[in-house]
Amino acid sequence: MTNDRTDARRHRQALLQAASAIFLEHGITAPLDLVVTRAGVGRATLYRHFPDRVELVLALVDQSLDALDALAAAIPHDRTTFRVLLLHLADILAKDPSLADFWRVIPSDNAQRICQLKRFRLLFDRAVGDAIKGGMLRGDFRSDDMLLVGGMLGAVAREPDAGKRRAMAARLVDLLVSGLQPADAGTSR
Amino acid sequence: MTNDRTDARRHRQALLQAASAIFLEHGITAPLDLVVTRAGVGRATLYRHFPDRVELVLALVDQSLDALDALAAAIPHDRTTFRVLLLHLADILAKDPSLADFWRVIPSDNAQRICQLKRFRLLFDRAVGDAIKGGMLRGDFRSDDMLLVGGMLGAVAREPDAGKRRAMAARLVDLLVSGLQPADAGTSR
DNA sequence: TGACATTCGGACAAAATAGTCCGCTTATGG
DNA sequence: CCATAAGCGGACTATTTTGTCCGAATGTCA
Repeated sequence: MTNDRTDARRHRQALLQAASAIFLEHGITAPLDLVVTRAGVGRATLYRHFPDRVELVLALVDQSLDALDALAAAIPHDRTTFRVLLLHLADILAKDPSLADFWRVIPSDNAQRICQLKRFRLLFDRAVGDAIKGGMLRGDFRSDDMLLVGGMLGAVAREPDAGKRRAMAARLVDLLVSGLQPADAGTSR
Repeated sequence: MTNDRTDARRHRQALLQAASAIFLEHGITAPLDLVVTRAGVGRATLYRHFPDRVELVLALVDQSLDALDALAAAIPHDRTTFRVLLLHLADILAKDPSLADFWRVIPSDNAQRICQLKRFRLLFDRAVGDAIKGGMLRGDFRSDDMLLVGGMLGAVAREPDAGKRRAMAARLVDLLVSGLQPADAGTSR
């Protein structure tokens, strides 16, 4: 009957949030006990919602992808979309490092992992094309590069302080978009 | 007397190399058993050379910094030094991901860690100054940014195949130096 | 070559982590 | 407000990982 009790959903959310914070601090292989403690629930509750670490991480990644999806749907769809998405990707990575490290925990032949990777690429594919056509992105940028860029932006995950992480994310995107070369040798900036 | 047996040194080197490979695949918190097995030595041998994981990682980082130092000393010292160093940093990170992840394992108040961070910044400080003066690097690049850039380049560490990793490293440096903006909006390239 | 110290490596003990079970609690629908 | 079923959490066991010890093996120096 009641297949979806409110407290269950609340606990599930608390676990995801706790996992995010713990993984941020201790890495994605941190003991799940820490997650349980932080979430303030019993051990069995974690294992009931997520049978193992893989499921937990997949759920976290899914959450991040959902956030990106929602954002992509909400913003206007033009040649600047790519940069906005990039900024928010950095932001999401700053909130939850799982997206940057999940490959360490999830077997590469895992069906859901493969699906999520496709989602990620698809999410940026259109924006990349538009940005190139609009002259906002170098023409030799390939779809695969997006994985590299995502990995690079994952570097923000190491900063535990949320505020500083925001600043780092912005700086990273700036360095990445504008490049390391001087402004006067390049475009407006 | 014989404070430095050849086999001891050989085993120490084998352990470092094995640790590098294992950490690359399983992350820097991988079970040390894997390292022992891969190195083909007994468990006690590992613990004799490196009392705990922290010591092992510190040794790996030291090795990487030594490599960078040696390189910086070997190449001519001009305005292009920075880019060359960057390429080799990516290369070194591709060989040994510990440099990018060590902060997860080593307490932030660890004396040697602090020393190594200073070494890293100092290593690039002069090259950064020269590159800016030489017009090869944006003027607002700060010493702190080097840590961000190092973190970004650490993204190459996820690729297990050495050949592909090389290619990734080159691509990353290219994306980073030239930026994501189109070439015709920027400098020569 | 032989004596000696140092290192080696498997076996052992201790701690941490993972995963399961079951009696109790609590939200939900009537 | 009650009956019921789903969810909860702490206790328990199994497995993994860590760290130590000591007899055996081996490199080094005389």
